[in-house]
Amino acid sequence: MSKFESASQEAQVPARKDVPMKDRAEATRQRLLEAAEAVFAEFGFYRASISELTRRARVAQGTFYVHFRTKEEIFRELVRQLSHDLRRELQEAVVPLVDRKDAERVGFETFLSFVLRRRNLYSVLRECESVDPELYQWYYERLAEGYVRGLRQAMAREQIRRLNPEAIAYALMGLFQMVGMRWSLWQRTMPPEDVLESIASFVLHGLDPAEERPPGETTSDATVPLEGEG
Amino acid sequence: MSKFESASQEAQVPARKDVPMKDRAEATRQRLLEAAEAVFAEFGFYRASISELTRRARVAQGTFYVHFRTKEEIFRELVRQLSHDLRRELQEAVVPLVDRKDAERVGFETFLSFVLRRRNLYSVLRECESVDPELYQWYYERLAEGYVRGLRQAMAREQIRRLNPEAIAYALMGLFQMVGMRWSLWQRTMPPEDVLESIASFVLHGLDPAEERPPGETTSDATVPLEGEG
Amino acid sequence: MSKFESASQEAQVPARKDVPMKDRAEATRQRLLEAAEAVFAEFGFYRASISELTRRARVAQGTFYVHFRTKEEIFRELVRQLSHDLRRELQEAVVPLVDRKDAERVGFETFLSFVLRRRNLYSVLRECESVDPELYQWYYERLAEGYVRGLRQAMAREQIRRLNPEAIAYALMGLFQMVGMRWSLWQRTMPPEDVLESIASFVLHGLDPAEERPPGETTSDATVPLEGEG
Amino acid sequence: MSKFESASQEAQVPARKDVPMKDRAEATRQRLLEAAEAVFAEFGFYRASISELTRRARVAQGTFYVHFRTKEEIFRELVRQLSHDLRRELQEAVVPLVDRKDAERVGFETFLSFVLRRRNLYSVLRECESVDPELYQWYYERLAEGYVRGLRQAMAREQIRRLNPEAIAYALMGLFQMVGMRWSLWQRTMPPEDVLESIASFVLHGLDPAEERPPGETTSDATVPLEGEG
DNA sequence: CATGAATGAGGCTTCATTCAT
DNA sequence: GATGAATGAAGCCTCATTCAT
Repeated sequence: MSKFESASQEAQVPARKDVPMKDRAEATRQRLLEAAEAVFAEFGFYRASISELTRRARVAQGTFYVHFRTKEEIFRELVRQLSHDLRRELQEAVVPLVDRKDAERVGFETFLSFVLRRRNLYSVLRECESVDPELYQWYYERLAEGYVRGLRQAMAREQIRRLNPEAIAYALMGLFQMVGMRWSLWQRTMPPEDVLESIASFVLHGLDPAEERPPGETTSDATVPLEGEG
Repeated sequence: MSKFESASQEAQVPARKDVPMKDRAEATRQRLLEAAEAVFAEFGFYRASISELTRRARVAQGTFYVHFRTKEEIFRELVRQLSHDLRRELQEAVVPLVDRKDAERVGFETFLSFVLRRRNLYSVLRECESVDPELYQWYYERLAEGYVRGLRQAMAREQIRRLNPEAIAYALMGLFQMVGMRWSLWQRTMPPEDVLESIASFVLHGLDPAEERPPGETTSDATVPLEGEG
Repeated sequence: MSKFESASQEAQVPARKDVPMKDRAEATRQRLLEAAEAVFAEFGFYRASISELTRRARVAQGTFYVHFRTKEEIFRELVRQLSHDLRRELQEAVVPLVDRKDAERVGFETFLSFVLRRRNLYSVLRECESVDPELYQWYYERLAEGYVRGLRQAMAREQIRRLNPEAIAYALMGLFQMVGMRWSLWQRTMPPEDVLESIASFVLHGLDPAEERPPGETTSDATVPLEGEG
Repeated sequence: MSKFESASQEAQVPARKDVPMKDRAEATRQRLLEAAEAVFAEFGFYRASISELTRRARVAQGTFYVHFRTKEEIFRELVRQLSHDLRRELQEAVVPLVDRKDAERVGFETFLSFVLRRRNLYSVLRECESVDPELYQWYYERLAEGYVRGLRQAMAREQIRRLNPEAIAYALMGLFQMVGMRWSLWQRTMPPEDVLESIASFVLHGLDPAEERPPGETTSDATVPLEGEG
């Protein structure tokens, strides 16, 4: 994990003096990252070739290796970028809110819209499990961390029920991710209003502290059909 | 889609002594499938090589092509097998149950235990999105279909609230899948009791028809923190 | 060292049954070895390319890797072959001889003729120091071993003076090797008769037990010019 | 050959403060040569890269081409340097001596100590055969020239026997070079005293004019074992 | 059916060298 | 003179697939 923590978005270029060449290099690097985003999304990591990538970035093949050591490295860079950007968008959207309903909707929709707007980048993440499982795990653990923090706070304030926060964090991440896949990725639209409503309602009721009742009654009369779930 | 429907139900468990002539062939085919499961899980589809696969199956490389046309084909076969086996296990476990709480727990736990017991096969599915997105989508659509059917029924019987069933189906699939990843795949254990409890509680309350209240009040006092979700 | 000892000249091919295919494989392998000998000699190890090598062997590039794992591996195989062949020729030529003068001349000339006849293979050895220094060392250590054995015997029989046998072994190997380079490799001929005579005379006197005299006199009147020697 | 003659004697040891303008350039050039010596010795010519070389010299890659036209060129420069330095050391050590025994020992040991002290530079020479065979041959021919001159003199003075001087020159160069490899290069020490003694004794007797006897008797009773020699 | 040698396209990467600053 | 980004040719090697036995 620690190996990813350190390496963030700063320019890798040494740049002894602030020569203009640094700018040129940085621009090339950016072009490569953008091309990679597109090419990985279109072909997948393994079927994507460096030569296709550099063709799109309009640089020579060798130039790639001036900026990245391997195909894996630029891939990881993209995943980190995604992780960073998504988290920032979510925080900026959610943190100012105090009303629970708003926060939820906004956070959820921010995520969905992110997936939609940045389809390509988000696709890269999805393949990460196969390309670099450790990084993939790191991504979710970091996300879960923040989530857990938020949930604990809300539990302390009795805004939501006391449940295992990690369990709930993963549950919600999974939930949102699958909905994002179904509509933002597959269908390339935001989910229809009633879908958003249903999800929000499901989540809010699932967490609502008012729902607390004697355990005996909790599950007495409903049956959740579970024919197939994973 | 049709391309998967057709081939999906061949005899996976051949009679060892039925047809003396076809016997050896079928055994070889099985050995290849088992080797493929292990090799794909260990290396991933792209890094796995036919030669490694046949080495494990203890057959010559050429033998592979007697039984499968391409590397993709055996991969698809495995995904279909998974789809089939998982669905069967779930049905056998859940269908007899009438109590809602039991059904839920059992279904959820059946899934988790499936992932745990058949780690390798399940890993294959996870890579399917990158190898054959169409098949991946088909897998989830089929799963969702059954799920939706069950949800509709439960709604009709007023065992759960009336929500968009497809939305809920995907939400729950995502939820379970992520929990399965977190504990069954990463940690290689069943989730601890309190995690199972929290998830079950969250889901049941999320669906409980008793929770219905005037929309105005629903979300008045709690804030779900959404710093990062997916 | 030990890593080379074990791997000798046997066919690497597994060959469960003695199918004719084994022969075909062995023939291909031989063609590759022969091509390698020529190509390495012509271009040197580093400038030689697998594609040139396979072109000469009239097989596809990929075929190379059916028989050898890397470029280094086929190179090592050639060095081992050289080591083996040369040692055999020397033994067959020298062992039957009892007369010292004959043995010397014959051994020396056998070596020179070997270099001449198998120029290509011998060139491969010369590059070995740069390609695989360990193997190169092994080659000389093995050669020296045999040499030392012979020298000890001769000393025991008082056919030659008692000197450090390892020192003399390396001295003689160096001597012969340099002469081989000068005439057999550079000039592509056997050295002229008087060169052979001079070397033989030098070596025989250098070793002759009759030369033993009081140390004081040994070096009293001659000066060996040493302006440059390595 | 002529292509090496011309460039061989530039000022290798520039005055650090003589010409203020050229100073920096010459210093950079030196740094490159020193780095090259280390890098070629460590990796060998082919595996050494200009980028590694400039990294060690702490200059930019492009700087290399300000001072040398190609990778081969700096390599050749090093060989010439070696040739020059070694010859100088030998002359300085040997020329003042008159006693034959002293001269021999001193020359031989000077060479061995040179190899030991300047391991890296000497390693460069050893690879020269593969990198630039013509230069390699030139190196030995020059060395042999001087050697032959010295031998002729000694023969004229009847300090040593009349033998083909070129043959003896190459014989002795080979002898010394192999001993240098065995001890100075491989073992990184000077050879033990008895090894030096044995070699010296062998060489002196080999050349000693006192040994002259009727040809019939010369080799009548000793057998030099020659099992393996190159 | 089974075998395993042969194929050849294609990928990643290295690296000497150039050139604008 | 020094810099370092850019170049593109070339190499090694992998691997899915074919085919003669």
